[in-house]
Amino acid sequence: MKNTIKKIILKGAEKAFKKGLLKSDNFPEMEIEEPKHDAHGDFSTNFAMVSASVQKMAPGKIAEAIVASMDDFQGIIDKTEIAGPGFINFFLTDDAWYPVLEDIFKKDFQYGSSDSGKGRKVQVEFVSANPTGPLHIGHGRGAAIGDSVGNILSFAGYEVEKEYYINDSGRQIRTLGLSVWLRLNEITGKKVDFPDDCYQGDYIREIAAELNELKGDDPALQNKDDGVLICARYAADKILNNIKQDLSCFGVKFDKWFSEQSLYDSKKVWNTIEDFKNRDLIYEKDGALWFRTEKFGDEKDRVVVRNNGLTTYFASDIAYHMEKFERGFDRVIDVWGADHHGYVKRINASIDAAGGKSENFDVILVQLVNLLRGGEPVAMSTRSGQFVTLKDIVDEVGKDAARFIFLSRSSDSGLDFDLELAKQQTSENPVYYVQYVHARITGILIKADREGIINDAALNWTCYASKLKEPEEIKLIRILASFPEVVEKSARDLHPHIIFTFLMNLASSFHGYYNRHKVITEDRELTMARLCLISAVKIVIRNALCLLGVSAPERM
RNA sequence: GCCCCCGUAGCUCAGUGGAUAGAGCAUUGGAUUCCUAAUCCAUGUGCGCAAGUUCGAUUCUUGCCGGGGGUACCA
Repeated sequence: MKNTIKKIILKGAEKAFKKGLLKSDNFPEMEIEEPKHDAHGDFSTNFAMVSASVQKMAPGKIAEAIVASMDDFQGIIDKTEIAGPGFINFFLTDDAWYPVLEDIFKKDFQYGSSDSGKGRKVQVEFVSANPTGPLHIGHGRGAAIGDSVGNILSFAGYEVEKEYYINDSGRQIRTLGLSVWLRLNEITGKKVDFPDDCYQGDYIREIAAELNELKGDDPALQNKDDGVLICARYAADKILNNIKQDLSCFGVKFDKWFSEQSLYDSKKVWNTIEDFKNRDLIYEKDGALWFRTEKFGDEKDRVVVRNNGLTTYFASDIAYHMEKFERGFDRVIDVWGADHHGYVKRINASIDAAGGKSENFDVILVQLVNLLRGGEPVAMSTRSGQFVTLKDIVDEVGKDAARFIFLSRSSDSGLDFDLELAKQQTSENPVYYVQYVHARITGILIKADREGIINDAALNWTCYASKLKEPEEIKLIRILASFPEVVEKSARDLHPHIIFTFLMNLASSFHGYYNRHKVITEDRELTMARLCLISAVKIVIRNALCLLGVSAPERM
């Protein structure tokens, strides 16, 4: 709709120029916006204001010239007004809106999608938690955001791959092995001194007990070096499987699980280091190898190989991000906790150093989640192993409520997650508010079907659309019409919460309409028209919820 | 010290280079013989402070104040 308005304005401007009403045919980029107030029409443009300097005319005069030259070639404009400092306001006829419904039915599951991504390949990497313990609430937010951003980009015409990077190499895995091995020794009656920097959680004991059952008599376990290795491999596998399962219960499915260790096995890490050394991007100082990230905009150079010969996490990260682009992705998106923000510059640096373009790399930094119960903070400590896991949360409040709350706010903002509130089946809980729309509509459609109102004519619903005259009905169609633009904006900004806001707005308008007007009435044609309208609402609610990974129930 | 995020209604948060800044919750009062009341309707003196850019700033820039997070040869 916006594009149509834009075309009308531009054609009007060209015509005005030819007629000599405008001095220039240089037309700057304009905004078409939906004014906040109905009195300002369905759409308005700032074209006259942004053109003032090139036309060297007062905005009001420009607006007059354009309005006088505009052709409403599709017959959708009821009237136009020039207002305020030079806005041109467009008031559309009701007829302009009805075709939206037909469009929705025609596209159905595809309504709202676009090809603006032009099939470009984009990878979204998220969660990527170390397999050293269960996922917690912060991972949940990252998972919901990453998954949803992937869905939205895919809907916006990108070819999306969702990936989980498994940190299955390095010190933390060894620490995991040591933790399990020590607990194992505890079980077999040995006296052990359990260090503070080992993983404290009960799940370590459980894994140790399992391992004891399975191969407690394996002599290799007696030897510390071999034992830790065996424990590490067993525990990491076990924990990773649990993570996979928890994510699956959370409705998150990855296309690829990428192993950090594989970057070492394939020599990718060392080859990259060698290559960078040859190009003087890596140098030696104090017995360590340093990457010249400062040359690429970082505050200081960073160590990739420590003086003890061990690589840092950053070393494999360089190789990993090179690998991503080598796999043919046009665009790479990482979802990180905001506490890792300091890493952005050095990854950008490594991508540029490797000959890539960091402008094709985006990081979504997700702020922290405060877990509350009834308004009171829930005490959590990873160190002591006392924390609420993602699984606990999904078990308690359900996948839909959890995801919807995670996606309710901008990732730039901290998020309060109240377990009691998320569980409540009341209006305080936004997920039910939106899902209820879908269930309500389904209920009406079932009733209409039972009463024989919907029959063969169903295919021709839209032919009664012009019966929709109530302001609430036009408003609903306007909201439905904006969905494709909402998806585009959400995809462009990588902001899934825009979909959330859209859903709340649509749900609110629907509930208001429902309470004011009966869908099934004595007037058969009006009934058909309204069934048509609510069916369209149902499609859009379902499509939008789907982008967030939240189900659209038929009944509640 | 430096870096990132935030500061909008009593609370939790949306939003925007433009014309009268919104929603939910909370408060108070109302609505159901009728398609699900998990709903609706009514009820509001708010953009942290200051300067700058602009025809126009809550939005962009800078400084300050306040809150959170980061700032390792950890991940």
